[in-house]
Order: sequence, then structure tokens, then C-alpha cells
Amino acid sequence: MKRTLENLLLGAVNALKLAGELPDDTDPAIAVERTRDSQHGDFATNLAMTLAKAARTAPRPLAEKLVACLGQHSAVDRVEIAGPGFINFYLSAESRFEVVQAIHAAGHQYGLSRHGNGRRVQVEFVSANPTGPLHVGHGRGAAYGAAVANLLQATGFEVQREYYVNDAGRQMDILATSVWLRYLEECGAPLVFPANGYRGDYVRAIAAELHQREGERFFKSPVTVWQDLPPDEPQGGDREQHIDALIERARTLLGDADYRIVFDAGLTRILADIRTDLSEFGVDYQNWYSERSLAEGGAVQRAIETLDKAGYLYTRDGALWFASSRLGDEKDRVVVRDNGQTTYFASDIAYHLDKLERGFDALINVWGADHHGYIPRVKAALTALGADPERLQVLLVQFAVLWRGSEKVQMSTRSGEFVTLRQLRNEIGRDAARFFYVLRKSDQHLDFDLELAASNSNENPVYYIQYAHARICSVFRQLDEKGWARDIPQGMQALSRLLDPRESALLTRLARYPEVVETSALNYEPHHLAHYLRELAHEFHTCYNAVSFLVDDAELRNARLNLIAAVRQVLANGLSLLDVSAPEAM
RNA sequence: GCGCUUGUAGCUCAGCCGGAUAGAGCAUCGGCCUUCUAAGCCGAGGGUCGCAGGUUCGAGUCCUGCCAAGCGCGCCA
Repeated sequence: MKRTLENLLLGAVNALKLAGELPDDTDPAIAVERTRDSQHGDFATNLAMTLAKAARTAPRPLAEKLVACLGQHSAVDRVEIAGPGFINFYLSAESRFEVVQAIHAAGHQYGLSRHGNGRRVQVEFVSANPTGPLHVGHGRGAAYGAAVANLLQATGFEVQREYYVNDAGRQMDILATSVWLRYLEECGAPLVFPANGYRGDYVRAIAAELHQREGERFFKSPVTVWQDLPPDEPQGGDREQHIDALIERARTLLGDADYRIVFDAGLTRILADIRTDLSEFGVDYQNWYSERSLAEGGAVQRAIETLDKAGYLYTRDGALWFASSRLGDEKDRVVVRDNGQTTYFASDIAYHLDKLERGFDALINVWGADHHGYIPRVKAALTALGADPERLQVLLVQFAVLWRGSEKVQMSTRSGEFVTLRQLRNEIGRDAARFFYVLRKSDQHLDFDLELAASNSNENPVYYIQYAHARICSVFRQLDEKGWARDIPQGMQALSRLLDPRESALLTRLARYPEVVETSALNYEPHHLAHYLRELAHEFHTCYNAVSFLVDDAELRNARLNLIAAVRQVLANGLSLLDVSAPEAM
């Protein structure tokens, strides 16, 4: 409809150019918008105001000339000029009712578009280190990333959802060592657990399983393990040095092969847990990409060589540096440390090179907002690799701040004191969690009060929307009980009887849905969809309280049933994009 | 100190790449169930859009400065 009106206006502008009322070279950016207030019609444009200067006339007379040159269109009932020079379009009653028919015809496909034209987009999200269960912070990234991916898919993009598994690096070594130490305890060895180790119960569980499966073959006496190690923090030493030394000790005592078994015992079990957790949260991936496979397949080396050939690498202080500051970064970054190890950043360069080579038209990374300083160096890397950095879009998600009433919940993965995503799901349910997470703009802090969500979950807006859906289902059950058959064609014929302002409001809202899906998708802002659904539900509840659907007048009844069936369809479609269920009864 | 982000109702937040009297939820107060689910509806109060300038027909929205908050400034990941 917007497009239709814009074309009409374009015709009027061209007519005025021919008439010499407008300079030939005016290039109008025609913007037709939905009105906020129904008193201003259905659509409005500020065209006369933006062209006033070029036409050297006041906006209102220009608007009158534009309107005079406007072609006829069956969907447009009348056109008015208002305020400082707005041109307001009032749609005909017939065109207003078309949406009910359109929704009925499209069903669950209503709201989908081909805007993306099949372009391939990769959305990488969550990608939490597999060093422990997902916590509520990851939950937000999961809900947001999944919603963005769903929206893009609904807008005609070919979407691949990917999880980057950080199964290499120091954090994983700390996990492996933690597992091994707990394993030693399982074998009966008394020991002091390092301050920097992972203390969660899940580490003990993994160790116990390892002990049960493999027996005591990884046992080494505590004396040899701790011999000549630098002291831990509680003993006045440095926790980082202590844990690094412990890792080294584990490697030497166990040997590469056995160390790998212990390492993988932790990795496999935690990764499997994350996978199940996300799946139960309604989040499924097309691809799980291993960081370790990058290094082992030589991709990191290859990426470094590519940068080198492009002339962006140099040596300083024994390390190999990437001259990212030449490409907009604050400073240069190390890719190979003086001890010969490649950095996490080097892996990331290789990873992004690999993504580019896999041929995606656009790459989307969902990151925690605390990583925002990392964006310039990755973009610099893309440029150095010969790619357009604009192909990568980094979407930031602020961490959720958890509260229990007025008490802020402290979280730390290592101490094991954190609220897991699983606990959250158990407390408030998947639907409420998914919806709550995307209700706010993603780069804003989210205050998540567990007490409120758990004790008084009725207040959660998701139930409000689901209730609207269930209520409509209930009306149709009542219809059956009364022994009335729904006559869809009769209802379609009688749509013109939907004249109550509350019915009109619903019709307008329904017609907006495809636009909401599209803007939500293209701006990566699922909260627009969440708000839209709440408004639609509200307008339905209002209508429900004011208008009886199951009236004796069959024509009117069927018209209203067609309307609320359309509402039900759009509620279901929208909720499904957020992976929230649409219950038939509550 | 530098960089990024954010300041809108008592609280939590929307405000669609400049438009018409600034919106919602919660909270507060007052109404509505013999009729399709009251997890609902209707109404009321509540605002110097952080502050000060600027850009123009027009600014919560764009620009500059200041104030405040969060995050980031590793040969960590």
C-alpha cells in the first residue's frame, strides 16, 4: 500500500515538473508513513514540506497542487491536506477489509516476504566457552540471536545459525586441569583446589564419570603434582601463575594423549549439555564450528600467511604483530606471542576468513557488549584479508542484571555461583524467558527480577499475548458447542459490517504486521515485534470486552469470526518467530 | 586520560533512519463478572525527553559542549 501511494505521488510530482511548477532536477525522497493518529487518515506524507523550498512556494499551496495532480486509485477513499502541509490518505472501507482475506489465504505464511531475495546470511550467536553450563547472560544472546535469525529467514534470507565452539585456549585448559584435580580427589587424594579453577559441581560430576569409566589410569600422586609449583593466591602467590603451572604439570605428567582424554571428557560433556539446554530453549543451530579444528587444520597458519602476504605483519619484541592501527584500530595487535603460541585473535581472524570463504553475503555476530572494543580489530582483519568489512555486522547484547527482589545476584562462572539458563527456564518457563529477553532493545541493560518472574509470573506480558490467542480458540470451541458451523465465505462477504472502531483498530493493526516483521528483521530489533504483539493482544482484549462475537445474526457472526481468526493467525505467526508457544487454552 | 554505549512518567522501557496534542507496562487511585476465560476491560493522576547552545518551516530524534552511569582500553579469552 505504501508503495502504491508513493507511485501515485511520484506521478503527481512528474506532472508538476511538466507543468513547470517544479524544477526538472528535483529528486523527491518520497516518504509515506502510517499515521500515528487515525484522525490523520491511514497514511500521510510530508512531501509538500520537503519540496516547498525547491518549488519556491509555501507547503500548503504546493500540497494542493500535488493533490490536484494525484491519480485515482480504488483503495484511496479521499485525500486531505492538514497541519503545516501534510497530505493525508484515507483508505476505502473495502481495502481496509482485504487484510482478513489476505491472512486467511496466506495462513502461517502471512507476514513473510522475499525482501532478502535468498541472500545467504550467517548468524553466529551464544558461542559461550564450553567451560560450564550456560547462564542467564548467555540466555539473552540466545533468545536475541535466535529471534534475529528467525526474522531474517522470514524476510527472505537464507540463514545459517552457527555456534563457534571455543574448544581451544587457556580457559579450556583450566577446565581440563580442574577436571583432573577433581578426578584425583575421586581417587582419594587430598588436595587444595586452585583459586582459579572451575569449582562448579558439574566439574566433580565429570571427574566422577571419568573415574568410573577409565579407572585410576590418570592418577598421579599429589606430591609430584605440586612439586615446585609457584604458590596460589591464598598462600600469597599469584593465582594466574599457579594455575598456568598446574596446567603445564598436568600436560607433562599425563602426556599429550591422556591429557587430551581428560580434556575431552570435560569438553564433550559440557558441550552436549549446552546443546540440550539450547534446544530445550527452542534454539537450534545448523552448524557447530570448532575452534580447535581451525588450528589443527592449519587455518590459523594460513590466515597469518595471508595477512603477511598483504603486508600487514611485523615482528617486535619477539612477537608477531598485525598492523591493525593502519585500518582503524586503536593499536596494533599480537597474533603470535613471543612463546610461539598464537593468540585468540589469530584464531578469530582464521575463523572469519573461513566464514568469508564459505560464501556468505553477510555475516552477523552476536556478542556480549563488553566485547565492543574488539570490533575494530576484527573489521581491520577483514579489510586486510581483502574483504569489505561492511559484510560483518556485530550486534551487541548487554548482559542481564539479575535481581532477587532488591538484592543484586552476583555471578561468577568460576566460583560456581551463578544462575544457569536451565534454572531460569525451570523457574519461569521457556516462553516467559524467551519473550522477556527480547522485550528490550538488545544493547540496553536488562533488569531481570527472578523473584518477580517466579512468584508472580502472571504479570509477565507473554501470558497476556498467549491469553488473547487462547481466548480466540475458546470462542471457536463455544461456537462448536452451540452447534453453529462457521461459514467462512459468508463472513468474507459480510466484512463490511465490521464497523465498530475497535474492529477497525484491529484491521489496521493486522495490516501492519508484514511491515513490523520487515523492520524488525532489517534493523535486527525483535523488540518491535514483541511490542507489536502486545498491542495487537491489547486491541483484541478491548474488542472482546466490547463486542460479542457469537451473535445470532449469522452474517455478522461469521464476519467477526473471520476477523478474530485473522488475529489468532497473526498472534501465532508472530509468537512463532520468537519461538514462544501459542496455547489453545490457558 | 582516550574510545564506545546510554540518560524519556515513581519503577522498567518504547518512540518506526526530523513531523501533527510525547506512548506502553508495572505501581497508585476509582469503576466493570447471572452473557464468548476478570491471566481481561474502562477511567484518573503522573513529563523542563540529563543540562546548555546550534542546525530549520518543525528536534525526544541531527551537530557541539558539559554533567552522570555502564562497558572497553593485555603477548587473557
